[in-house]
Amino acid sequence: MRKSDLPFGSEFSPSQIELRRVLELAHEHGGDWKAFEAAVRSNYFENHSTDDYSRGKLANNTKLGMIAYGIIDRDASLTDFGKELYEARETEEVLYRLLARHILLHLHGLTLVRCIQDMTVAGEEVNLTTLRDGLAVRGVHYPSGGKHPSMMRLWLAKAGVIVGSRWQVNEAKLKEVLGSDPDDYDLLAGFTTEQRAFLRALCNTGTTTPQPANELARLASMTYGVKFPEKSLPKLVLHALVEAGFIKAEKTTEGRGAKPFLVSPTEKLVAEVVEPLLQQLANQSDPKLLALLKRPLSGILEE
DNA sequence: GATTCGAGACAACTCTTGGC
DNA sequence: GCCAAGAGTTGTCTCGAATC
Repeated sequence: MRKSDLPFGSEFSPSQIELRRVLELAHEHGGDWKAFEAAVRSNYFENHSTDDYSRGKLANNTKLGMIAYGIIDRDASLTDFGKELYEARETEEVLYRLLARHILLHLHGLTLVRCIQDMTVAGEEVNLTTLRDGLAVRGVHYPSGGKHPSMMRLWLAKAGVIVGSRWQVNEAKLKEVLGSDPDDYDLLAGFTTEQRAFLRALCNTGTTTPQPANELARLASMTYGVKFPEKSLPKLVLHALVEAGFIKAEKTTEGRGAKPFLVSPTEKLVAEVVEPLLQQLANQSDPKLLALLKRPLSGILEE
């Protein structure tokens, strides 16, 4: 079963818990997840008209939601981001803005917002069912029947990014929360999965000298599981990236030639994609994958 | 006022992992 | 291999807003 790309948020919604309070509980019980769960249960679920197991499960789900949102670790200790939230807990406006920004930049929130806007412009109905398809097209998966976007929506609404009781985006608030124009972060959104994976692989090599396009495609396949066309890499991947100004692609033969293009990153790619990308990878990727990505290209290819 | 439908809340299930 | 606990997903019920 494919894991959800959106964070699990059951029992971690502003209508069920108070962010400030759970931050304080994590601060108090960090390192002892059982004590943290017990405290959450005591604060929010002890009087629920259900059995003992379910009360514990609800508290457990709150903890899982906070882990999924990057606020606490497995042992309920506040993460660096959680500590940042904790420090801001006295001012609700700042607290919710920080969380919204985190959701947008690190938890596919911006993809969700863009999806909502695109569907709205296209005159499509926006609900959990249609969103699931819309996000799937953008490479973001969540399970059928899942309420993951709803929980995100509730938190984004707290920061004013989503307004009203439905799926309506406040563009001005979105820019305010991000601190700049969201299009700056949306640079990769217009590319195909293959093009994005190719760019990421190029960024991950950490070198600016020209590299064979076929080897980069191979690296991208290994790290992101994307399949590239064997005979039309330039046409389907490279040309669009060259046109966007993100890469330089040099033909290595005269005429039709059979040798791969040599590809190097442009300054635009380094400035506008590499840094935000590395920031996202640092927050999202499996440590093993990060370790792999940090290794030299040659070493990975040799395996 | 009745009905419908979507979202949220709650509960339970399956799968994975680790200890013995 | 078995069992328990943890992690994550899925199913169902309730509530409220929208519509007729």
